[in-house]
Amino acid sequence: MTMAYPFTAVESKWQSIWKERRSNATPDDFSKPKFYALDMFPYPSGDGLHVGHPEGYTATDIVARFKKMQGYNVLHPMGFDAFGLPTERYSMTHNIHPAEATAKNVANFKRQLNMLGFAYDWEREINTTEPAYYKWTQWMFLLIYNSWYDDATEKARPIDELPIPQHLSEPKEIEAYRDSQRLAFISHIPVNWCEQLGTVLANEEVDEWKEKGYTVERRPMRQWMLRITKYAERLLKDLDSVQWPNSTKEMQKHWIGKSEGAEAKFQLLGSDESIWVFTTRPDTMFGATYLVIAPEHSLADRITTDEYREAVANYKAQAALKSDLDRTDLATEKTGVFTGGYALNPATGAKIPVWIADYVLAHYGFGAIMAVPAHDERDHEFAKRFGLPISQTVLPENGTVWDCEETPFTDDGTSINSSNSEISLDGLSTAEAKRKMTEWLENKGIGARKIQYRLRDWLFSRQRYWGEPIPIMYYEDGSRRALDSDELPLLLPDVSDFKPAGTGESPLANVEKWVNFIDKKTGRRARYETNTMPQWAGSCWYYLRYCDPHNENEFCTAEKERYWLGKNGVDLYIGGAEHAVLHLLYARFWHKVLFDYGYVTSAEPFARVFHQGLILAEDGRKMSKSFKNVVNPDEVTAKYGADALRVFEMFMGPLEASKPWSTNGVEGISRFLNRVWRLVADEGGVLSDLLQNAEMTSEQEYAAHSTIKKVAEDIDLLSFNTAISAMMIFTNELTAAEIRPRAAIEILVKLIAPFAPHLAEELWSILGNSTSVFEEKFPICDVSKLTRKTVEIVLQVNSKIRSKAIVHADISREDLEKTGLSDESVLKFLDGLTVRKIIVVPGKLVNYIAN
RNA sequence: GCCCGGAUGGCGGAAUCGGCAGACGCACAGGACUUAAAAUCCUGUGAGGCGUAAACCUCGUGUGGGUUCAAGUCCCACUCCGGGCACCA
Repeated sequence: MTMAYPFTAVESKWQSIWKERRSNATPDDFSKPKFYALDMFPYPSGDGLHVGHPEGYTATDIVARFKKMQGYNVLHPMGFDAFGLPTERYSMTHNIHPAEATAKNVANFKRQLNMLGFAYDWEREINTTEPAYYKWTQWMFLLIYNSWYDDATEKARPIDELPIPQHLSEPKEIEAYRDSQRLAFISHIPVNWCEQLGTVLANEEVDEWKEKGYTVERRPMRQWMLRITKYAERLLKDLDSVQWPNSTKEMQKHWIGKSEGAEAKFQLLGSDESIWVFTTRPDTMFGATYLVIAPEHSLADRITTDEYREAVANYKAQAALKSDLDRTDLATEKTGVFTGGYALNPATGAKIPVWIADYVLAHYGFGAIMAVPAHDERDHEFAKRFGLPISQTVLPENGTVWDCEETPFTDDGTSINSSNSEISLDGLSTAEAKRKMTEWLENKGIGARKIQYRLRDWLFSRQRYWGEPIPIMYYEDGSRRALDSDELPLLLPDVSDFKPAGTGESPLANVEKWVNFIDKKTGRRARYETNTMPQWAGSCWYYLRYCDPHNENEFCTAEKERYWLGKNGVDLYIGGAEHAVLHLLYARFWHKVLFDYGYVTSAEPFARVFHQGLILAEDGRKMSKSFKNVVNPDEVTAKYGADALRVFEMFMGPLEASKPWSTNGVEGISRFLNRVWRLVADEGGVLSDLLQNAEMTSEQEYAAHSTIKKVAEDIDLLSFNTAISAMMIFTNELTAAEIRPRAAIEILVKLIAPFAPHLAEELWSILGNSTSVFEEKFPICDVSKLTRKTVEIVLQVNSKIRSKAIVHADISREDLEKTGLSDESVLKFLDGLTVRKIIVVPGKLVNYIAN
């Protein structure tokens, strides 16, 4: 029997050696160039790792080990994002404390991660639920809370530096003004309330929980918000400076949703009130035949005449019952009611009706629009339904007739029917008309150019136990005090019941001993904020904590931050595409606040982001417990070894692609690793006789150095599948050789080390070395070995391949042209034809064009 | 509906700048070794044609057009699949 690679023994052997030697500990050695390779840290669920996890982790591990062999000081840490609903719910059903469940799950995750041989520096492990960690999450919340955004300097500044308007003199007024400017603030807004979960959900979380069968309704509640909208422009602009997947940048851009247009004031008839609208098409104002305001608009009731009061009240009540999802369902027909009120179109001077409809969203712009049914799909649909007038003010550019009664014309064109005694847009292009109309509005003081963003402020509070407490207290008079730094962390109380309070408050509201207390600093009776932070909070800054994980005085010392993050931030950040918008956007926002205060040196946290693709089940469907098609990495590792799992996951296809699992494929990789093993070792793990201190043949040198080039380039590109294929080709070549030169084998072992670290270490040891292969330099390609004396070229007649020839690499153009003319096959196809042209691509082909 | 990807043998995929399509792996078939099997090694493997064979020829990268001496690669139109957004004025 041929000796198979004894992976079980080898893998556990090297894992304990690495641990013993602290091989993966990262020194803060600032003399070396640094490389920061980061994984999106996992949520430690009770299910443990599935085969999707190791995909991204293996990729960063390969890059980290490769960079280390290239002489970089590599930071490659791991931690756990452990606060959140799943654990809290698990705790309730299993009657175990979330901290206990977390500890258990973390231990299992760590076992599995170590089983796979990832070179994590566990001395830097972090866990978002540990007080020593969340102390700084709270600290950052307070930094945000104690800040306002200075539009002049475009950065966050301490709230103490906020200029107070002269007319405010009462301390209470001043405090209220400050509160209105803070980057963390309290708002009473309609939120997504889930009764069964007893908490609000972020808009983006709603679908996830609805899919699981929970119901979610809209309910106005008191919530903490973060003013991320102040950073909209910077979050948009700085996307240009990072190396991220195009789709992710596009998604973030769309999420931020910048629109340029104008705001304009419409005077209400018989009132001194007016309605402001935002429009991206000020050029169509002459075609605005009615206004629509959202049901929640503050003027809704005042506009409404007695005759319509009942209908409006009914409509508003109906709209309030609908969820955001129902309201934004495109399939349903538009609804609305007339208020009885009228406004003046400032362009035409006409009296136009004001309607209420829920297709206008309260939270965007002013919650009101000027409706131009001739040039907007939605307004057209609404106008048709309710018989409102349609007035065309734009013609297609090519002058074709367009029936706006039938179909709205929404493209750019040429303005018509757009003039009054003061202004005429007629004949102007849409771009010119927009500019001129906006100018006119500005001059009349009834409008201005305006940039509007779709991005909304971040709903930051959750009514649950298992999250960071918000470090704010309230006194009996309703006033509030934020904790000082020396009072952090505000610890979660240790309780045994995590059920919601039943009042819409978090379980913390029921913890009498914790929630009510005497404030030591003031001696006053106080009550803590009972909301906790959302799961996103801890992940907003964890990449910073890895740089200085045990610092009790700062979240990260400046010196270490400067070294590890540098000018560009994390060098490589790999994780799932499901975090393309929220996590990456929220983390960027926090980073920018820290940047404004000089706590970090880079404007962006992650220089390069990459998303690994989904690993599907062997049947091509998503892996899911309900399909019973989930592949467990423990089983694969037991059967084929961790190295085989690692290499297979990298060999399956491009890292970013979704691809199905294949058990046969793992076997193939297992065979490949065995072939590599047998190149070096005979039965019993002794050095093979075929391995000798011989010179490499020039063919072997060529193979070795072209493989080095390919593997090194491909690791930088994260094209691991082709790097592995290159190593397979090199392995096959060496297997076929009578004599295997030691130098060639050593190159192969070093090349494969980042991919299959256990195998490489063992082979390196069998080769007679007592040190780790990871202390070796990664092989360097000697390009002189890549030049060949002869090359094979293709001979074509009329662009079809008719023959091939081997020629000297430095052959002259003239001689190349002649080459084919002595080739039998080429002559056969040229027979009876006259050569009109010869195309020569040096080193590649000669093409005879003849007729 | 809009935005972003993608489509290549029986399967996963390769082809980095427009220059030999199908590297590498899987699967399959034949052979060697073996009493036999497993393991391993060797050979073959896009489709079709002609042939005893070697060789040779034709077709072929989702569909239809185009540019070019030359197209998987560039351009135009379309089909299907995946991801995201979705009344954002």
